[in-house]
Amino acid sequence: MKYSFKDIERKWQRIWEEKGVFKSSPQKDKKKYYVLEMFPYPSGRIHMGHVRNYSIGDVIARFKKMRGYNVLHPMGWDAFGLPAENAAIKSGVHPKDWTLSNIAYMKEELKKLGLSYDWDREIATCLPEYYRWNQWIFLKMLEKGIAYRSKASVNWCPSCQTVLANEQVDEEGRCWRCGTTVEQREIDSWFLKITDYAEELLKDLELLKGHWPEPVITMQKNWIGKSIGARVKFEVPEKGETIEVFTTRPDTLFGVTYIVLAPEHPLTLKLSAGTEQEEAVKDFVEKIRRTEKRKRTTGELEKEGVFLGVYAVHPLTEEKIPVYAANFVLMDYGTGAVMSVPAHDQRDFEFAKKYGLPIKVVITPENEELKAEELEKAYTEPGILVNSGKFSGMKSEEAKKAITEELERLGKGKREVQYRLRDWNISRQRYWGTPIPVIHCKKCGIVPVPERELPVKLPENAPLTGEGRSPLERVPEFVNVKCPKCGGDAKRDCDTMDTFFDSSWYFLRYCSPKEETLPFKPEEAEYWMVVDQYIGGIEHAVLHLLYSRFFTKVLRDIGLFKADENHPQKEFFKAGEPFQNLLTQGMVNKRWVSVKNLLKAYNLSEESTVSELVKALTGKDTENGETIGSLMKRHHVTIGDNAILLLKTEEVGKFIDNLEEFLSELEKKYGEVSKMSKSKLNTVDPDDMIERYGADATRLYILFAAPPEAEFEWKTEGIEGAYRFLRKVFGFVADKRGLFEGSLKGAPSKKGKDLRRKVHQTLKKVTEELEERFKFNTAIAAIMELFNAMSSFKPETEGDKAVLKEAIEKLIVMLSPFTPHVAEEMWEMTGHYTLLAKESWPEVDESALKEEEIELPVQVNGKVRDRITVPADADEETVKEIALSSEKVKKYTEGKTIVRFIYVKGRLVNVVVR
RNA sequence: GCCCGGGUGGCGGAACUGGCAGACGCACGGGACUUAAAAUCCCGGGGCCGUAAGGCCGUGCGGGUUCGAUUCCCGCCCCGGGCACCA
Repeated sequence: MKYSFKDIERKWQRIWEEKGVFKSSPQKDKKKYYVLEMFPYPSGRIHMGHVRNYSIGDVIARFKKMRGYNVLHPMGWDAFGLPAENAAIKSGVHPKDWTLSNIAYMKEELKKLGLSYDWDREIATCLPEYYRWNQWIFLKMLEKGIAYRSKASVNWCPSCQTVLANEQVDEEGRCWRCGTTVEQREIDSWFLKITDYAEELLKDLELLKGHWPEPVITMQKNWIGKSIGARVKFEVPEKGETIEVFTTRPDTLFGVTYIVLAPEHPLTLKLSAGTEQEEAVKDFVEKIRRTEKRKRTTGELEKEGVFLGVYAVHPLTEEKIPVYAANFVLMDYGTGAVMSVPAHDQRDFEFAKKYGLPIKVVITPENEELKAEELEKAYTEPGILVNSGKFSGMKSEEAKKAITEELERLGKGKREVQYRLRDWNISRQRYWGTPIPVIHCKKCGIVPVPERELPVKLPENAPLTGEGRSPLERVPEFVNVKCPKCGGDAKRDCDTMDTFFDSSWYFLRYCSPKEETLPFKPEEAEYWMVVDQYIGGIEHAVLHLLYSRFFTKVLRDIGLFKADENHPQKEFFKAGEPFQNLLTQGMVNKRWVSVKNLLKAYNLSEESTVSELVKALTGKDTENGETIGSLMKRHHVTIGDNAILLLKTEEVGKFIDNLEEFLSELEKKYGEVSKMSKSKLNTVDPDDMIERYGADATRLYILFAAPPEAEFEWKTEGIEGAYRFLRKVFGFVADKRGLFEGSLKGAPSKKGKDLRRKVHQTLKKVTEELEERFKFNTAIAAIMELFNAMSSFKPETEGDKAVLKEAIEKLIVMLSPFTPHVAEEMWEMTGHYTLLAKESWPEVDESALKEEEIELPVQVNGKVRDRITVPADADEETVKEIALSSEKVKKYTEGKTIVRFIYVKGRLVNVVVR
């Protein structure tokens, strides 16, 4: 019988849909299970990362359903965002049309994968039915003081007169559209006070331990970055100003030899005004302003600073200390100013060496003396204080406290806790996002849009040109409104929200997607939440997951839901934690070659000619004097793009005979492995795979290739194996259909018993893998192993046939979460009238697992020398007797003394001789 | 520079708590079937030495702990990802 996957897959997708198998509703008497995969951005087509993510989720959802849970498994669209707007700028299509047609297309693709979603709960964040609740939540936050207005620094293109996202700024810090060097600019923005929740977000990570991957917890912890230290005041008497610094090492206070301010610090220009350094400082600040943020913060830039021409006074010694400004001090961390202790901080040390500033040792290791002039690097360990007045002789830890107390007593400082975490800027100068529901009135200031007027709808006719501050500003009927308070002329806020806002609570909306009076129905959220299993890419380890945790806590505090004392996830509920368990799936990578690497490999540059390139690649002669750089420019190829783009151009491609083969050779030689992404053109289209091998085989392969959390490199050959396996199983089951016709009686033979043991061992393993470890690759391997045993099994008795029949039945059930369509088909083929998707997962028969005899390796001094067969329940004495009587073992023990005999029950034997 | 991962056959990976290294699959080689090819089925396989039995070596490199180390400890090398120089 032929494995016609197309017919099979279409058939069962239709039946599941017709029978509403995956519809969900709260059932108070049933245990619930909420499994959720991160919703996709509707970029146009699904990619392998999606297939992997959603296959993992589907296996879990189907398995839990078979385990008797009331499963919620929804899907939707993270539908606002920059690409829609970019598409509009490039080709004039409206973001709404672009997005909605992408959604329609991708939904079909997802359906073809046979995923068990309850599509009745589908949401799209770009629809007013959804985003009105963003606005509603924003207004609540405004009321509670969580949303506030402040200045933010943004990438500004002076030529397009527009704000750029980080990804719209290229590696050299230039605008993606016009190539102008990007500047930093301060604009008014809306912020959310996530820092108010810093302590709670940090503390509740404890609750997530054991449920979330450890690296994610670590990353969030580092991101929040709590540190305890002191705020210290340094006065600048000649200017009548005070510089406040934050330090984690108050114990090194006596070693301060200079102070450094961030260039943006308000005192930087103020202090230098009127000194001989005034001009130099102005130039420096201007230069930094023109430097891209990313460069400044990833250590790519050399440490650079300028003297401000003034001195501060040390709070305890009253020494005069020079004040500098430098590029490595950030305005938005701490106070924007640092006290520098070059002897005990490596960065300060380097800066002091560069600018010839004094170095003063104030901490020494025990029993050792450090000399400033001999130091080659900073001594950053704790130690004993020296040269520190009355604090000399104290240990670092003790001194931190004592010095802080002294400062407090003198009114020159105080103990302080700082977080690295900064408030969340949600204003975006974009069109395709949620309008921020406030009105700016000259008389009344900032006035919230009244709740009954929500949603503030996006106007459809905003001009999208990529220029100008915000597209909404150019729609007069949107901008000009009457102030809700005084009725006078006023203007709407023309920014839209960061799309992370949309995705920070969508999992709550799924609980009651059609609710019209609130973001969600409290009683439904109280039934379905907390998400039992969340699955998504590791790249969201910090931002999305942290913001969602923050939102759930805020919504709890607003009173939108409360914990039921009987809820099984009560603890998580009370803490306002949205996701109990998290699985971070690894990326799907593929090998590719960048233009940069290609040119390097052939010793060419952008100035080389096209004929030189062709010559290098193929040995053929042509006459084309155009430079590679100019060719690239004409074809919109950049140095970081995939070399395919360059090789496929008409000027080059026609000289390469077998382009496909040529490219794969090139990848082998010069390729690098990285995440599949559109910009690198190293993608494999899931549609092609489904078309050629079917959804079942595609799912099976992607789950089999590697454990879910590991990255893996996509190899197209691998899927053939998965396809072959399914075809074999299908053929085998079709062949053995007869077994299901009558009843079979009698006892199985020894071989029959062995097979039955294998069946239940496999069932046990697969159940455990699906229940706890999520190691789908080994679960699938175990199923394949079982199938290998089944296909070589020759029944000798009727009892044996009964065993084989049971084996087939269990095999089909075990396959069903992974390859649901072919499993349903085989289930039907073997005479079942139920839907497998609604069947229960079978129980392991423990009695079938018992083995009478086991094989043990026998080691002599740790090396395997023989294998022995012993009764499964044999005690150590019996095992020892059998082991030592083995001829092969004797060979190695003869004439030697047995000093130790180790028997690890059921595992191995080790004889130690001397 | 800092943080987080990772390094096991030709390849993807397995080995769960310190206990048989290489399960399962891919690719490959040999054979069967076929006029032939494809498909399918059977067999083989870490390296070195050996006709074989068997022996030695082997989980990035160098040490250590242990009866026993892919797993634990110390030092180093390489690859991938992230980053906000965090005072």
